[in-house]
Amino acid sequence: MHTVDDLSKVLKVLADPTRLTMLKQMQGGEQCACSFVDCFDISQPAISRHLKMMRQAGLLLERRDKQWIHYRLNETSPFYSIVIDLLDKIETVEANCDCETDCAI
Amino acid sequence: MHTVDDLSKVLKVLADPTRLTMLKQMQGGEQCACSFVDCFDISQPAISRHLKMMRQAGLLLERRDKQWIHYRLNETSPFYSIVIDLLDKIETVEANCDCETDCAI
DNA sequence: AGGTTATATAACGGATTTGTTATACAGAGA
DNA sequence: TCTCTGTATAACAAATCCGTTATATAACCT
Repeated sequence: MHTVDDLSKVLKVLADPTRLTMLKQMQGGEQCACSFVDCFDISQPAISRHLKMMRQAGLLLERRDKQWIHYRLNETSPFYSIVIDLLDKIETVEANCDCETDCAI
Repeated sequence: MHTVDDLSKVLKVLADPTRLTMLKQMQGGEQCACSFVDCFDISQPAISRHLKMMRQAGLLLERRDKQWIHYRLNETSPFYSIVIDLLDKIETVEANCDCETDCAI
């Protein structure tokens, strides 16, 4: 159970095609930030800010490995089930974006 | 199943506390536009535009009765179940907003 | 017809969003 | 230490959002 204000804030975070796609990819498992940079036709700082927004909303957790940062869905977020329900309604997007770095996936 | 773009457009419509509250009230049944005007602390034109946005997204249907227009959730929208699922996650908001007109509810 | 009420549209302003480029910071490795 | 790579932040611009006030439209009623 959530308040209208809390829910609308989370929906604002979800209401963007780039972020939704990132989340959908993370549903398949942890993703290196660099793979998003390869994947989307926007700048690295833009990617970074999308990730920050989702992190600040509590939707993501991060794990640092050397210089790479891996992001994954935060299963303990009070909104986790909402996120999953929405992602499950999205057609699978074939990711034509292989990470071109040594981040070891 | 929806595309990322379609879903993000609908989420953008849902990602507003005023609109979410309106939808929650309509979940309890048809609502006269005038009741929203009574209910919220924003101007009548602002209400009208929120309703238009939801109507254009296909989330609402309207019924004219004399000079009053009654809005209800569009159960045939491809996003109806998504809307309901989200509304069900919202704490009930006690509406301190009785319609002060003769719209006969 | 003229007035009243309900709703919609137009025009505008301030805040927010989302991208950009430039720059800073952090870790790896020669 | 110096350089390279990956990521974050700052500063800015264009577009969008969401409110306002003023005005138009539609239906009702005398």
